[in-house]
Amino acid sequence: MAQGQLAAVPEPKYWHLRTVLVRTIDAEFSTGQILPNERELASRFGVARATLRQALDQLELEGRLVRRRGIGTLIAAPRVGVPVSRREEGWPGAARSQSWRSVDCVSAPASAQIALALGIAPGETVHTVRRLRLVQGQIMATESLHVPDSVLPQLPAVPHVVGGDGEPARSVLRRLERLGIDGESRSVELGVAEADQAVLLERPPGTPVLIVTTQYASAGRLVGLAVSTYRADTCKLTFGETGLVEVTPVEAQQPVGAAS
Amino acid sequence: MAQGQLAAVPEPKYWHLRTVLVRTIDAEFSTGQILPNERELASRFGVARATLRQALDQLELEGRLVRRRGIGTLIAAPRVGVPVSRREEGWPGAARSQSWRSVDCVSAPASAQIALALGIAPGETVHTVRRLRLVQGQIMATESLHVPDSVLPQLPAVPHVVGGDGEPARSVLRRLERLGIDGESRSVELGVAEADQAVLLERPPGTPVLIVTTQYASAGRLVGLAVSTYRADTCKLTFGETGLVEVTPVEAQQPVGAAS
DNA sequence: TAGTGGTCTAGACCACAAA
DNA sequence: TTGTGGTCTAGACCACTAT
Repeated sequence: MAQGQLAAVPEPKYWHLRTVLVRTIDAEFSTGQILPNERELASRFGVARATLRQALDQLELEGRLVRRRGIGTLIAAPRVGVPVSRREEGWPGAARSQSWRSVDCVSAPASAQIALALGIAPGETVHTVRRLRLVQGQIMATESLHVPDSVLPQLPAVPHVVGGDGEPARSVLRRLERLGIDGESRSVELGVAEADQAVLLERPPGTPVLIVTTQYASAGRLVGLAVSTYRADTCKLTFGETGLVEVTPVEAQQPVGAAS
Repeated sequence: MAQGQLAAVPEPKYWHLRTVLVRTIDAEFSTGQILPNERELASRFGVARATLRQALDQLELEGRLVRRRGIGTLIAAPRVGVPVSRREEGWPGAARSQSWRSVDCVSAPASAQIALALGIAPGETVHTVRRLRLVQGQIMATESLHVPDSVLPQLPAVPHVVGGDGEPARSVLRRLERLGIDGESRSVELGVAEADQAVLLERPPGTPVLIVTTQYASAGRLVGLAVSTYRADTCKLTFGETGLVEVTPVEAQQPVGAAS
């Protein structure tokens, strides 16, 4: 690993540093390897530690690095492609949904925002199922599924436990599925994990996440709202609308750059 | 705007600061308003400017703030919902594609990555159309569409100008459309704008973007690869698979939080 | 105990926009 | 010219992990 001399360019040092590091990483490091520590790197490039960290921050945001306190800075594995679609991921009642882990299930009056997004009156009872999505054994996302009580007419008196083992949650999911979902509308945006999500994701607060908001419809009316937060560092959301040619082992480094 | 006393909590100062600022912003500020300057805010909260900036960084990543050098820090407008789907956005030949602006169109040997993703041999000629996506007059995304030469058999000798006025680009798009696209496969991930994209987006390098990679298929084979980078600060990508109930004027603040 | 990344400080200077 | 955010520094201390 060479030591750069950081040319006197008009671009910020940290950005130039990032570029140098990208090249170095691609050329001399591979997944799982540990970079020299920050103080070492900083002195090697002749910059303050804070400046070096600014460059590392960028690379971490891009999912190229993982930093572990007490350990070091490692080269991250390529992002995992996570299918986002009711069919592919084995939603509610589906069989292979072993990649979901129920967290809890509560019934409460809808908050203003939830009510708005569900098209119901604020304060109306809403059942909320929280669960985690696992991919390759790793926690990749949290999800809160909100279903108005009015949609599940005869929800049996299932104990709406907090921290339950998942049985009540599955009950809600199963009933929702039975309605026959015939429409989904999604949105994806960038966000940061608040305290709740951060704990579930086992990440520090402020971790960047991809927020996926899904509206489920049945017979032309909204029956559910799911808000999922995916770890932005390790996830690549995939929306396979059709069984398309699978030629994409592009697990190289860059997400297939711009025009060459 | 109150001045916080920053309780001695076990959480980082900058994170607590962020929380305080979120509350303050929601309560006392509205879109377009300017926050007190950083030095002022820092002293008001009794922290170093760097710490305050760390909190502002978070809020900017969330799309709640916009910082303009020489001006100040403003409350950002709610994110714009941007439909991502061939039909809805009026792709290639469509009429209402006035929201696209051609940048240039070049033909060159495919890079290794592009070739891989397109399932062709590296070095094979690929036509690349670059264009910008405008929403409400604002540049929201850049797109590079790569089409193998072998897919467009008799591409007339259109001048593949760099910085052209868009005519050659439209030609490629039209021909591609004529093939009959019958499949799309997408992925979304977080990235940062490199130099090229940054210039086109009129943003500084390192700007967070949502990278949308789309594979287009026709008659079972890949005919195109589009790599779009959307401004993560101002965009909310929407994937409306069906004409679903449009009840979402949830342009409040939070992207519809977790369980209440 | 030693080594790592995470947080925080106080200050300096620069680039940019407006008056 | 003034005020703003953007960059950079040198140093301190903390929290965590391994040994």
